[in-house]
Amino acid sequence: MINSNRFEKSETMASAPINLKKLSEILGLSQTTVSRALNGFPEVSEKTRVRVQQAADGLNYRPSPSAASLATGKTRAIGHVIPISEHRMINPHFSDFLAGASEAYAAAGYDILLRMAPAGEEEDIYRDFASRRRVDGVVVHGPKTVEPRIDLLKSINLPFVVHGRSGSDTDTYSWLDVNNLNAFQQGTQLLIDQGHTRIALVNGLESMNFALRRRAGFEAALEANNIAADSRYICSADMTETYGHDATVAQLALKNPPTALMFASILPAMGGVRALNELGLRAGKDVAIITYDDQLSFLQSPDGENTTPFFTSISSSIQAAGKRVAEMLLAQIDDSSRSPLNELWEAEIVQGQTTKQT
Amino acid sequence: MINSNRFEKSETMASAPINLKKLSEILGLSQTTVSRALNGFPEVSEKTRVRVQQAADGLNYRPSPSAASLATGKTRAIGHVIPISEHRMINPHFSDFLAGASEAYAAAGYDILLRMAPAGEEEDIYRDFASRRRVDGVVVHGPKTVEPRIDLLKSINLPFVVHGRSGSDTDTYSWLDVNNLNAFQQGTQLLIDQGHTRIALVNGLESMNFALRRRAGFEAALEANNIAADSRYICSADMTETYGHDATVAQLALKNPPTALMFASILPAMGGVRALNELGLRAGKDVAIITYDDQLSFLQSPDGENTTPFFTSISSSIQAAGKRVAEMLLAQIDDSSRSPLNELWEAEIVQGQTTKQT
DNA sequence: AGAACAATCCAAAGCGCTTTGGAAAAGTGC
DNA sequence: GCACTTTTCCAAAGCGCTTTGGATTGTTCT
Repeated sequence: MINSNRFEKSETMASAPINLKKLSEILGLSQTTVSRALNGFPEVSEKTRVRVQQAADGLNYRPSPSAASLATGKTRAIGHVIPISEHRMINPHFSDFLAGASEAYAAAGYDILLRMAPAGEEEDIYRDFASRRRVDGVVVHGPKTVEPRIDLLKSINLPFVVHGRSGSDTDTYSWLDVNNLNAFQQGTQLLIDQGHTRIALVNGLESMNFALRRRAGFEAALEANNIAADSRYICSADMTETYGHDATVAQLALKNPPTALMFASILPAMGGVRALNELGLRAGKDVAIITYDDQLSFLQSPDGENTTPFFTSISSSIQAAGKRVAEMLLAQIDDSSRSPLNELWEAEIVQGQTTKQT
Repeated sequence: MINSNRFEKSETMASAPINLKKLSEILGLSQTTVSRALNGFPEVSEKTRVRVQQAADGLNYRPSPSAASLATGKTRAIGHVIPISEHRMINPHFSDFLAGASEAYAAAGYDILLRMAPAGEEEDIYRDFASRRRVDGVVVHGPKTVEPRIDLLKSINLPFVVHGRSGSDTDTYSWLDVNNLNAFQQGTQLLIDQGHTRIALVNGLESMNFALRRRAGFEAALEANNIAADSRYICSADMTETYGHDATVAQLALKNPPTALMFASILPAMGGVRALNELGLRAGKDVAIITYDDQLSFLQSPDGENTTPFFTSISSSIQAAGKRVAEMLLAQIDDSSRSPLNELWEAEIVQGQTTKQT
């Protein structure tokens, strides 16, 4: 039978844009039935479902997202708006977060709609997303200590999940956060246990909620050990390598310089090590270092090795967080009546070479 | 008149999803006229154009992208598919590239549609983009030495611009590239001029086109100075910090270790410096270092300072490249008949502290 | 066998925009 | 004042999908 393979994919033929109508005509079925078959509705018999599916595959039929979106009101896209800090700095953590998230999205057939905007312009973008129905939901990055975005999103009824959290009514919306307070308390305690009393905190921007929580953990540990907090030992800024370097130089130039440094991210920590080396000091011997580690992929060992890592760190995978946040958001979009999901992850302390070996 | 401000934006009222039909009824005009007025067509008088625009603004009317897309076939979205390397490594350069690109997109009212995929799966995604008309164009990241994506995109007729280039028929498609060959030739020459003859190249993955060009420039400089190339001095891998560290350790363990190192990216260069410090060597004194620098925002000095930078580098802004690539792509989408655009940017040599001061 | 019911399938009405092919109104020249 | 061009506006037909409200056929029960 000469037509037996007429449905087979043809690489050579410029794939004529086949649509539902044509497909249903070819099959001798109505558009309704074909649509339902393809979307797995129960009111179509298994026999025809298979037949339809095969024809669709063979003819390389791909439903138009615009048309589907117009008909359903769903876009199958998630908005991520990435803040650009004042110094045109774009936080490298996002790429890893997005890599994790995109895994979950891909599995569910969703796309990422990305916008980058100076911090503060995010609200307009959310409004735009909502009123034009451009996305089905958004994830909120880098919540500030006061965070108008959360109330806004609630009021415009756009599903969202916060990476981090902010405000007091944290049970009224979905979020996933690392237990930053606990992480930095434990990290600080570890340094104290090793005999340090003058400990510096090279923190992130303290307009960020996570930075404030880290500082609180840091100070809680000091207080628990009756060490007076000294504000000269605390600094905060965008987490660049250069900042870590300069902060370290400044710290070690103090009269009573700290003997241990805690970094909010591995990038400034690397800058710190560079500064130490310039000063002829060795990390882990002359000065102890602990850093928070988001397990950025481009700073990892290429093969998950046995060698002890360089930095002693408080560690949690930002890729894993991205994946989970995405899953939470999709779940919420699927069932908008579900109650908010909250997850607080504990970071893990990893022994490295920048603190005393135990 | 009590209704004088009935068009004013009302923050409190849950913005009823107003559409073209309602808007035109309110105005007493046809949908045609309103649509044309809003889109700046000439066949509507200035007077009514203004009237329509004001009403639209006041009522906060936002046209539905799905509907517009269905009607026009244009999506006002650009696809970026970011490759994830074998080791789940996601290249941090992309976030800066995208930041630059998003500037151009925002100005033109375009969005970024982001997908992340294991290298090699990109083609399926492009095919999907094309057949479902999900985006109006794509930018091709990280072209390989043999790059099937370019031919594919040509054949499925999806507008694209390559960041980098590949193949021999480079005038048949649009691309923007840095003159990698020239950059590395000059960088190598600078080291040679400073008396180095044993120079190592810590290159990126040589399946990447740019890495091959850099190696060619490196070897050309050696040859021009009658220095025999020594393959032991060349290594290549994903450009992580750890790789730079380990490669440096390995290089300096050779019988005749190199006296100068060239790095393909600032991340491995940082790893290299860390390794030197461990070995008790000082970058710029005991061992010279030159690195290619994409001017990643999170590695820059927070304020464009006067201080001499740490690394001597061959430098070109990847953010600027992102912006320009986006502009080129938009221009091509606007006028699909225009001939391909090619831009070859020269990198700039920046004196830092890791080579002899001149 | 006829009624009652479930299993399949379909025609047609949207979703909210753009755009074609005119029609009505307004301006022009004689 | 009339024919003619130009300006300004409109009705209606899509774009390609989903979904409502039946219609048709096949099964089962009495």
